[in-house]
Amino acid sequence: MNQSDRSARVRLVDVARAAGVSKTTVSDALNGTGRLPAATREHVQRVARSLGYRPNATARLLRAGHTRLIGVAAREHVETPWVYAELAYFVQLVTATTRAALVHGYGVVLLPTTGPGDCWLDMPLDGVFVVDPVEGDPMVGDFLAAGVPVVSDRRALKEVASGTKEAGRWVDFDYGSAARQVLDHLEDAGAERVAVVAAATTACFHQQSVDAYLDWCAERGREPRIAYLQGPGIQNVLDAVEGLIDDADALFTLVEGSPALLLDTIRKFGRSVPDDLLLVCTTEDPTALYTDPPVSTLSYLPDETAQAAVALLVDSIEGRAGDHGRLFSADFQIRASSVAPGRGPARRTAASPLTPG
Amino acid sequence: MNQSDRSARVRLVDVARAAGVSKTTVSDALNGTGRLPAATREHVQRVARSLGYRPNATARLLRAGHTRLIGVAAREHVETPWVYAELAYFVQLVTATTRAALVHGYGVVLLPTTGPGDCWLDMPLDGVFVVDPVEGDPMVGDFLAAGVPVVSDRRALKEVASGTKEAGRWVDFDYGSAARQVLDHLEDAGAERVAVVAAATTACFHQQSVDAYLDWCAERGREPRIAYLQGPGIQNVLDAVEGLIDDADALFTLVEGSPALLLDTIRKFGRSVPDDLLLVCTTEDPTALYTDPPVSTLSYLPDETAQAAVALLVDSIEGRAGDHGRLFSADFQIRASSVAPGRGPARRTAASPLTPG
DNA sequence: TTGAAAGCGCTACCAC
DNA sequence: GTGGTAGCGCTTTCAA
Repeated sequence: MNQSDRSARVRLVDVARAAGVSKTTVSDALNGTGRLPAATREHVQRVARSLGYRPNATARLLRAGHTRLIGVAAREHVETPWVYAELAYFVQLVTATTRAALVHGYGVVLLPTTGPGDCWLDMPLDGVFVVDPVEGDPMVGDFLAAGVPVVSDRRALKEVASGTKEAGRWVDFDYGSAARQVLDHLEDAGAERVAVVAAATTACFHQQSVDAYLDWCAERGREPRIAYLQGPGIQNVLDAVEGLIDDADALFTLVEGSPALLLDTIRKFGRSVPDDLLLVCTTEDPTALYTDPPVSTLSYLPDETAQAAVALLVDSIEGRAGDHGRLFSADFQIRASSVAPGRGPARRTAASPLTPG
Repeated sequence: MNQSDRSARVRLVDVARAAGVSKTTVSDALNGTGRLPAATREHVQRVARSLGYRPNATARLLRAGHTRLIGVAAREHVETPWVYAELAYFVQLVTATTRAALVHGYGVVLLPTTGPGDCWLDMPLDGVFVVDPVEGDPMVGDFLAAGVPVVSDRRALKEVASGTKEAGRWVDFDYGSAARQVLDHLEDAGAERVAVVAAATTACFHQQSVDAYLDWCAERGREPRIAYLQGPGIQNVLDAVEGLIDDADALFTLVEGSPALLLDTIRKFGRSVPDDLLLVCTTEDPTALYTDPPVSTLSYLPDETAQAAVALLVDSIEGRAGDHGRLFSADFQIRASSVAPGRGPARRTAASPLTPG
């Protein structure tokens, strides 16, 4: 009853009939294949156009054996679907993934992070990029078991029973050393009470970063000062900052928040950056460059990551060998917000040690 | 040669053979259709699982005659693909579209805004939502001609030769009156030299907003003060503000920019909001609420728009009659940034006239 | 040069 | 209850 246009839709065979040729000839004429006289080809093309013929995409995909579609899912906040899209990191990652996929001739499907069981398997995907899987994330296993190539992080791949033929490839960061790099920098800049704002999630990034922080504190016999956000949203971030700020001389945020707004808030509490509070934000928000003072940032390179992920995925899909994975180093940009002015330049160079040159 | 896993992939017929039943029985057992004894059903399911069988999504889609996939394209910056994703408006729109689509059982494909000819027609889509089409946008016409249901804005639909059977449905705003509402408010608040920051694009929103501004100025015999951004990026916005600010007592931005950063920049130029410069931003950035002062915003309701668009699209796809379109009113939230403190409350009520209640 | 026919993998109709 | 078989719309091999 519905799908009323089904009958109205002109098919290959309709064109063939109208042009007085066979389906083969139409297909060849339209796809530039076969060896047809130019006259036939043009005639068929004219008829096809006049009928408004459009090949059915699904049918060609079935025939072709692939869909040229890859899925992308950001899993960090599985329980609150899609709020993560408000975070600049994921937005840039998805954006860059789309751009990279296009270059390789693939389209991108936004995967639901929730839904009935393994509904994601119903989508006609050639491969998937699972970003920030949570602990024991079922999505990675589901796709791998279904024989769909996956790119994700190493932990997620390791968790999956390695019996599957396709092991999955990975894109990863050493989150722990990135965090230590920031913490060391803050210590060098004179901070003694570094506070951290983290999210309550089992995504690799947060777990490893927090672990690194706790270890770092333990090594120094310092008491950790950490606030776990219970959900996304600006108010949560500002509240967390408020709770930590009185007893801290440096703030390292693992969650995204507008740098300009963060500075405003800190100012409102009577503190001043960098004079009596150093600030480093994990963020992709480009406004960090333009604030007063400019804010030091730790970036997890969404563009580079996405490009590598897509390249890896496409290799996997198209049966090329290629690398098993790519390990990246986070990009730490030191700006005025984390350099105490009275103390002169920090002992470490301002250039990121992990990304020399 | 590639697609090496093709042969490895277990198909329905493999399961049937292994279970010693027919394809039909397997299909019925796995899909819960038909009337099979529980024993058979379970046996088949067990065999299927042990073989790691996964139905081929493309094949079921071909059979079903639909793909449960809708495309979404944001066309405002066709020439610079995907930079628009950095804008909160599009991000929220795509996010909300994805969420709404999921509710209706559809997945979302991010459409390339560029690429060889009508490459978008190769994707197996049931329908598309074309956001902010540019003037004479080919994408809308392509899809309509191909018989793919489209939701876009009224202008885009009107531009297409109306000979097609499916006319397309629309979601729209009266951009002109929204702009006038803001301008009138600024005038009421005492502004005499309202400057506008716009983008150089032929998207309906910008064209109509700018036209409304020019008309509004002409009616008052005022000289328009307007800056057209030549591209996205923060620096462009800040430069535009710098160019306008000296000769303005109110600023109305049509392009997105971090409210907090905008305030900082204005402060840097020695101006103060709202004391000697009123500010209204067209933005979805929720930080506008938390700045000091909070910034007045004009919102084009991405969530509501997306929900309506998806509902309209799904109606169209599934052959239901439903509405032809939905006209929305922008949401103007007046906050401290556009209320001159010395002059007392503005003459107009602070509640948005367009969204009473 | 052209066309008939065999599928791609699945679901559903309809006999058995 | 179960299983042939037709067919979704296309491409491609192969025979004419």
